[in-house]
Amino acid sequence: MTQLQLIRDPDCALCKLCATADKICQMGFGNPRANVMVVSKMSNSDAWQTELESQLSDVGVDLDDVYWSQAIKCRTFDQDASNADIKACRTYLDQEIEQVKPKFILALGNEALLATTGRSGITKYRGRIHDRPDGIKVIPTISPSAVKRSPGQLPGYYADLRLFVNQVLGRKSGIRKPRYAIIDDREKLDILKRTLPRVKDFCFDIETVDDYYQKTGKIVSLSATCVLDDGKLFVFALPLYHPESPWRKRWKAVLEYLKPELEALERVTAHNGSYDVKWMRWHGIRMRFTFDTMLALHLLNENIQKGLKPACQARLGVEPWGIDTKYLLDKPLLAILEYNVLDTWYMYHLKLQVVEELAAQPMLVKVFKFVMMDGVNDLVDSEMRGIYIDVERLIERTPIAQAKLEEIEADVLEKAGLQKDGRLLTPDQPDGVEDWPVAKVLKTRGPVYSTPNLNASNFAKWMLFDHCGLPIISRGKDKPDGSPGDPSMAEDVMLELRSSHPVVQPMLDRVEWQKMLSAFLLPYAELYDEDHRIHTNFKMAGTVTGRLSSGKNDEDKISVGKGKVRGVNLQQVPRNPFIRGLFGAPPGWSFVECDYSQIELRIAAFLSRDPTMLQLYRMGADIHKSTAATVLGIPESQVSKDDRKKAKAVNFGFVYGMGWKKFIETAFTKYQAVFTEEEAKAVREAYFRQFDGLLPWHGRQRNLVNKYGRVQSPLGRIRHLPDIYSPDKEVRAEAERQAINSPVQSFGSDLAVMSMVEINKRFRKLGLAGHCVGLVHDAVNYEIRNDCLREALPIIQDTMEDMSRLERRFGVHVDIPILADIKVGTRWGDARELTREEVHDWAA
DNA sequence: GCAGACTGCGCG
DNA sequence: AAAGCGCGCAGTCTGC
Repeated sequence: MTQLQLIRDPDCALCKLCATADKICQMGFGNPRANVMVVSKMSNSDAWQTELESQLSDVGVDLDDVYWSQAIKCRTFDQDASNADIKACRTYLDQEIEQVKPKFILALGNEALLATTGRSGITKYRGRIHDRPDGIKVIPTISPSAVKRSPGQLPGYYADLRLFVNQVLGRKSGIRKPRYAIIDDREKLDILKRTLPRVKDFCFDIETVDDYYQKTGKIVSLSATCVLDDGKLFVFALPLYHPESPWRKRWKAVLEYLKPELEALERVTAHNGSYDVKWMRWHGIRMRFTFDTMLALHLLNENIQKGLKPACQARLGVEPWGIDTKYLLDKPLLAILEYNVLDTWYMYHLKLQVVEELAAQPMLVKVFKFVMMDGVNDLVDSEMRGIYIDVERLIERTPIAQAKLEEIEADVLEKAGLQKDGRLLTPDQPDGVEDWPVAKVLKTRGPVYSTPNLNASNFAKWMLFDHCGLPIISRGKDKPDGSPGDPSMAEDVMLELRSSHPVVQPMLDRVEWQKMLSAFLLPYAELYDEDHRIHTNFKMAGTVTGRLSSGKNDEDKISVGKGKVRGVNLQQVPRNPFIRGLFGAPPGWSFVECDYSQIELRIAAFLSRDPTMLQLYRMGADIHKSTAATVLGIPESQVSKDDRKKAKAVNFGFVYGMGWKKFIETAFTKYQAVFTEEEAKAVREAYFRQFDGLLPWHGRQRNLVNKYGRVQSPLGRIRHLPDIYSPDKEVRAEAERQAINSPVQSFGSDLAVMSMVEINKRFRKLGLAGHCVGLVHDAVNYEIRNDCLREALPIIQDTMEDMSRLERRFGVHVDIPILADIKVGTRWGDARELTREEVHDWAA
C-alpha cells in the first residue's frame, strides 16, 4: 500500500483538472496483489462504489481480489476531462498497474478504455477482449453512469460483466459448440443436395474475399445451421474458393449444382443478409431471404450495436469468437470453416431469442415483414441494378465545374490582394515578416499546397480574418487545451460578412462548386460501371427512425481512393439540374420520380388531429401558402412563390418544436429571410394560434416519452429515448423533440418502403419492364421502359396514394388524403411533373 | 500514415 | 424561457 501511495504526486499539475479538484491525484485502493483491477473514470462516490460492488458481486467477482482504480486521479465535477488530460494522467495509472500486476482489467467507460488501452470509442470496443502488450487482458464496457442514464443498456452491460467474470474464472460460454459436417467430397455434396429440400430454416453465412462485383471476388466458404423438417439441427460447412478446398477450382459449379435447392428454400435467415444475398445473386443463385437477425435486432432496439458478435455476446453470453478476415486465403481452411459455422450457429440461437421478443409485439412483426424483409429484398435488386448515369454529360460537365472553380478562386485571390500563383501574398515578402506564408505553412504538417487552399483551411482563415481583416463573428468549439476555437467560415457567417469585403462573395460561390466537384462529379467518374450505372448501398438499419440510409459499405469507407469501390449516397444528390440531371434512364427508358406531397406535414396533421390542418388538407388547400399568409399577415392571393418557400421553413421547423431564435437563424441561412426578434416571436405565436392543435399534441408526446421512455409510430415502430432520464434538462428537452418528430418521420418512411414493395410486386405480376432505382425518404425513383409507361405510371401513383393496405394490415385508418406527385423524363433533373390526367392518359 | 474529432454541407 | 428532426461524406487538423 505504501508503495502504491508513493506514486501519488499531491502537487501534480500535468493537466488542468487540478485547478478545481477537491483532492489532487488520488490513488486507487483495494487488494494491492489483486488479479482483477477495475478502472472507473474518476473515484466513485460511496453510493456508486457500493452499487458497483454489488453488481460485480452479482456476476461472481470475488471482491477481495479487486484493486479499484481510476483513469483520472483528480476528482472534480466543475470541468470535463479531455483526452489530453486522461493521457497526461495515465502515468499514475500505468505505475499502479505495474505494481499491482493484475491479470484482468475491467475498464468502465470511454475514459477508462482510453487510459488502459490507448483506444477511444467505447461503443466499438465494449465487450471485446483487448490484450495489452504486458499480457494483461482488458475488457471494456460502458460506464455504470451511462447505464443509469439509459436503463435500456442494462442487459448489455451485465453481459459484458459476465464476459469479464468468465474470463477471470476461466469459464466457457453457455452455448456448446456444434458438431458439423464438412462438405469436402462428392458423396457429402450429394447428401447435402438431398438434405436441402428438408430444410425448414436455413441460417446461413458466407465468407468472401474482395467485392462481389469484382473479378477477384470469391466466396471462400458457405455454412449453415439448418432446422430440418423433423425439428433436428443439421450444421454444415462447405469450403469453396480456398487453396486447401477440394472445390477450389469448381466452386462456382458446386454452387450451380445446389442452385435449385437453394432457390427453393422456404425460410432463409442471415445476419445483414443483404450482403450475403447480393453475393449469391451475383453468382446466379436467385435467393430471397426471409429473416434478418440484424434487422430484427434493430427493430427491437434501434440504439444498440447490431453486429452479430456483440449481439451474441450480449444476449447469449458467448465468448468472443472469430478470426481476422483480412487475408482470408492465407488462413487455414479449418479455422475459416469453424468461424463460418459458429456465425451461423450463434445466429440461429440469436434468432430463437429475437423471434420470441418480436412475437410479443404483433405490430412489430408486421413492420418487420412488410417493411423490412420485403423492402430489403427489393432493395438488393435496386442496388445491384444501379442507377443509370449519363456519362457523356458527366464528362462534359466536370471540366465546366473545374474551370468555374478556377475562375472563382482567381477572383478570390485578386479581391484579397494576393498573388495567384502561391502562398506569397505581397510582392517581395521579406523573411521574418509575421504573415501567413512559408514559415507558417512549414510549421503545419499538413500538405503544402502549390496553390492556396481556399477550403476552410488555416490559409483561408488567415486570408479572411488576418489579411483582409474581417471580423470574427463566430468560432468553432474550444480546442482540447481550452483555447478558443478557430474562426468559423460557415455559410451564415459569410453571408453576414458579404458587405464587409469583396472577397466574401466569391468565397461563397466557390463552396458550391467545390462541393459539386469533390462530393459528386469526381466520385461519380470513379464509380460508374461498364453499363454506365452507379451503385449505392442502402441500409435498412441505418437510422433510428426507420428511414433508409444510403452510401458506401462500412468496410469500403476506409479503402476509398484505393481503387474502384462502389457506393455513393443517392439520397443527397443536389437538386441542382447540373448534377441531378446526370442521372436518368438508358435509351428507350424513362426516369420516373414519384414523391409524396408534404408527407410529414400531412402525417403531423393526422397525428396531432389539429382541426385547421385536417380541414385544409381535406379541402385540398395549399398549406404552405396558408402558412405564408398567416405568418406574413397578407391574403393568400398575394402570397408569392418565394413567400411559400419561406413558409416551408416555418412549417417544418415549428411543427417539430423550433424556437424563435433558431427560426431566425434558419430563415436567414436557408431562405435569406431576415426576421427581427419580435417578428420571429410574433410569427411563431401566430402559427400556433392558427394551428392550435399542435402544442397540445407536443404536450401529449412529451408526456408519453416522460412516462414510458419511448414513443411509437402509428405502425408500432418504437423509438427508445433513454435520454429522457438524463439529469441534464437540455438533453431531456432534445429527447422530447425527438419524441415529437420520430413517429412522423417513421410513418412516412415506412409508407414509402411499403409502396415500393407493392409497386414492384404489381410490376412483376404484370410483367412490366420497370425497376426501382432508388428511394429518397419520401420519394421512389423508377426506370420504366417507354412502352410500359402507360400502364406503369398510374400503378405507381395509385399505389403510393392508396392507404387501404394500411387499414387491412395494420388497422390504421388515414383520414386525410395522401397525395403523390409524379415526374417523367429521360433525366432525373429534367423530369417534368405530370397532371393527374396525364398520368392516367400517358398515350396522349 | 492512420484514426478520430470537428466543421460544413448535400439531401429528406 | 428555450428548444426542429433524420442522415453521409469531404476536408482539415491533431495526436500518435
